[in-house]
Amino acid sequence: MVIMRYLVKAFKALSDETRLRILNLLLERECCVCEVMQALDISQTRASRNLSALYDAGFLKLRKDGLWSLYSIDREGMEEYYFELVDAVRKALQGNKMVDTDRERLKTATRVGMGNMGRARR
Amino acid sequence: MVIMRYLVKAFKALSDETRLRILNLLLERECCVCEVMQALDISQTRASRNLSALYDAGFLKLRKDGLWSLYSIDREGMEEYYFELVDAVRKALQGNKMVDTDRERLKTATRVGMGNMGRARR
DNA sequence: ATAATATAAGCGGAAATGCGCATATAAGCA
DNA sequence: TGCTTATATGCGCATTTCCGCTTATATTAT
Repeated sequence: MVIMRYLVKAFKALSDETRLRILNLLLERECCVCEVMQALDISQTRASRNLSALYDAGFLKLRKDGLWSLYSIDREGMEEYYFELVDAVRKALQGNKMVDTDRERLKTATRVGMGNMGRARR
Repeated sequence: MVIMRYLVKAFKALSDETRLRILNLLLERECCVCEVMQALDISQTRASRNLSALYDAGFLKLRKDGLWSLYSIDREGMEEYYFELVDAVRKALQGNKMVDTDRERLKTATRVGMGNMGRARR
């Protein structure tokens, strides 16, 4: 049995194209924020925020490694019914053009940053 | 394979407490709008709008009978992965206090209207 | 120490959502 | 015909969501 609030939160987390694309990437493997931004070709803010949203909803786990935040699907910690949702997403999106492109770009993504955004003050 | 837009729309439809409660009712049986408003104790506008949203997203079918609009889960017409989503909702919510109450109130709901809202002009 | 880098978070604005109020529409009944 | 009832919808407003811009934080290297 699940608190209604959490169920709604889970669906809200999945009701966004960016986050579904991110979930698709993480079905492939663990990713850091900068890999996600490269693979989806989106801004750092957008990648970080949407990863956080999936994390807050309980889909992801986070592992820190030096400067990197490594996100992955929290297969152990997830509620049981989350599996079914993630699996429904996986099935629904397989063969989808956009997410295939995302996976392709993930292969060539690097862990070194993209240069000069978020530059320090002073 | 599913168009991303439709998948997002499906999740958006499920990311609302009212609509999850409605879906739970319809897992029990076909309902008209006035039964939904009685069972959930919500306004006519709210019941109608949220039923429409679930219908637009492809979860429900609609049958007209006289004055009544009878909504039910479109088990035949639904995309395959919709089943998994609906079933995940069913499993997640079983035992939930609120939706049990909704089902109880549905038993005593009547098809005659609630009186005097939506009164005609003049 | 300073500098560079990866990520997170505050702020603000544009867009989307949820819903009440009123009204429109449509079906059945007197 | 007009009246009642069940449902749908236009409008407006409050709230939420999304995201870019900027800045803060944390870690590593020099």
